[in-house]
Amino acid sequence: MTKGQGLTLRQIAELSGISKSTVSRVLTKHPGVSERTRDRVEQVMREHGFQPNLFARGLAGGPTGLVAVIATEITSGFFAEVMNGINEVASGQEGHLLSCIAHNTGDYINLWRTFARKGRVDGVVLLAPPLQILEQSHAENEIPVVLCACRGERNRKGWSHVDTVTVNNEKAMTDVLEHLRVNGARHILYVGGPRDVYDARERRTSFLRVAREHPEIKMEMIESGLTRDQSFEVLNNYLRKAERCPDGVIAFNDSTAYGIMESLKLHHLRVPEDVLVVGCDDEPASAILGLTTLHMPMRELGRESARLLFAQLADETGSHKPQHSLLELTLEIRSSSSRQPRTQAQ
Amino acid sequence: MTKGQGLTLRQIAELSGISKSTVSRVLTKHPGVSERTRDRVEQVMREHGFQPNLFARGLAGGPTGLVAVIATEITSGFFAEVMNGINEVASGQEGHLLSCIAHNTGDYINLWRTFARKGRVDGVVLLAPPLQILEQSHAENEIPVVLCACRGERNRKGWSHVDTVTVNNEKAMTDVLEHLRVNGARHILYVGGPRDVYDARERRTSFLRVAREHPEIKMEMIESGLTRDQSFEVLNNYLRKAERCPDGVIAFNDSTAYGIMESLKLHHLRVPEDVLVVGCDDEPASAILGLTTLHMPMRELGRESARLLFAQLADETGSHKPQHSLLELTLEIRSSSSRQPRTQAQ
DNA sequence: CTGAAAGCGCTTACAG
DNA sequence: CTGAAAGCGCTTACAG
Repeated sequence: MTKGQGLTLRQIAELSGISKSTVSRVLTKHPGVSERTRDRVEQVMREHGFQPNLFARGLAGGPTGLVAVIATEITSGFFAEVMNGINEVASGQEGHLLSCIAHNTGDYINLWRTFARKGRVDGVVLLAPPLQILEQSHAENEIPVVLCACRGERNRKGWSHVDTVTVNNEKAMTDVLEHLRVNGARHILYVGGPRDVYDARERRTSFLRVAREHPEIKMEMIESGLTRDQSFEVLNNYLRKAERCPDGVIAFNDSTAYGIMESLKLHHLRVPEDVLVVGCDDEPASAILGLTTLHMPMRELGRESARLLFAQLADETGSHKPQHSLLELTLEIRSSSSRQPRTQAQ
Repeated sequence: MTKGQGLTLRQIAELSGISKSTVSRVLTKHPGVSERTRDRVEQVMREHGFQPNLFARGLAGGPTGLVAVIATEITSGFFAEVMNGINEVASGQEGHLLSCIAHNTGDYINLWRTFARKGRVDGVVLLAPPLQILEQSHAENEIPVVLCACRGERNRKGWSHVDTVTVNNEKAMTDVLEHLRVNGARHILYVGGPRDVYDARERRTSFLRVAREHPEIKMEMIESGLTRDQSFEVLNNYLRKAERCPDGVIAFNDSTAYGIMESLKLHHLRVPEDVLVVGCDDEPASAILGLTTLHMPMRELGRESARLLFAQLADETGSHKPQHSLLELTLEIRSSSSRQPRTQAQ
């Protein structure tokens, strides 16, 4: 049996009586190798379970199959699902994820800088990066990148040239408001997310636009952090001071919707009788809780990001035209927003 | 400005008028370097934001800071939180996670074999591996490993020598049963998890042991998959055939508890009036749903695994004595298991 | 305390 | 189609 490291390409070469160069060629699926040679070498590799050394390969300039995913840990459900999606397509390409979880914005940017250079990973997906990254760093073109759940519009620091996968916040917000309006809401409160989050900024803009189109509805907006506790606090504050309660509340995500529902309960406001509530993400708990929400295609965000990344990797020409995938959010209507009279007292 | 790759150790050497060897020594924090030299080199490195090439370092035999985490994607909440925990301590050591998500048991074992060899990563944590791994592969000692949420008792194929981080299933199951007993349950059904999951096997054993100690209580056990849908089906089947309904149900995890609650509802059984329900994991949704459950210290499982791993890495002596950390599950009592009369009709 | 040299295991022009 | 050689950027004995 082999001791330690497992065998090397050199040993495979000796075993099959062929040069290292040629073995390397079959390994990298280089076309110019005779079928006989290829078969023999592959046979030997299989027999011995040869696995090329990742580091040697990376150092020599070959692909390593390593994809860095840089994330913030704010919403672990989102994070995990997107990772699963990326992994799904990466593992089909013999790739592995190098996951980096940033603890804050500065950290995020450092991680990006670390991996932005060649010779570290094959490519990187920036998962819901803080918007500051678009201002404070360049989209150095050394390595394939895709922005997931974020997009830089203006051509600033090269970011407009990178592939993006985003979600149609505009349409989503329009759908939600229409749904609430149809269900009788005339005073809608939007509890938005932090300003440095792309989706939050987009939805904020959409909300304001729709508000202008519907002067008959009172539209208000406040801001909250991303967690249940934060939205609970924010809404408590709001309700304490509010003269009139809203009859519809839109949360930035499901977690904050839960906090909002708690706060409403505390203030003796019933959902949906007094207030309609809508969240976003469609976390597993939401179906159980009957929360109307926008279904976020997390896994597909991951898959699509990986697809775009591998497309860049496969593109020999180097003439990369930026791709922008836009995925839809679909409204899942449940009991928290439907005013139909209940059949049982429950 | 530097083009492309960023600068190399060689350039740092030239810039500071010192040999590559010495620069490498300050990089690896080798003790035998004069303070003057060290300061100068560090200064230059900082000025230029030097980042050593991971691949070169790995190839040359130095540490890369890469920790492979091999997981199954069964429960993404668990997965994500443990990863966060591992990352927390790894990032403190300038480490990064290489996350591998296995799609099935064979896949899991392959991934393990891939990373078990030196020259790939500094260490690996096997996150809740299928038990088959203990039978079907060796704990090749080439590289530091820790088993998280799994443990091999008997000295089989070297697995009993590896560090483990597990949870006290024995005590947890005892606590739960005692809680149910005190609250009046006299017919308890345990809906256990799959046999190839370590925690499931442990809890099964504990349940059977406690059952023997309490002949006055009827104890039954059935098996289910890990998801809400699966437990829903399994319980529906059970209830369809059952002569008498249990007055207490223990689920393997919270997801399956949700499925169980749905099934009970379908059969017009009220929780907690007719049936007490207890889950395990304490997922975020459970607090909202009022599900009594065992709090699983996911993040701490990750942290502790990483701690043990880095302790092995730091251990120069090579005389590794296996460490076994046992974390406690704590019972969070909520409305799904308390028979106190409700104050309001709600 | 410091430097010159060998080597880690690959890939990739460059010749044949 | 195949091989000999150089080189990727580090680390680590081995001398001084």
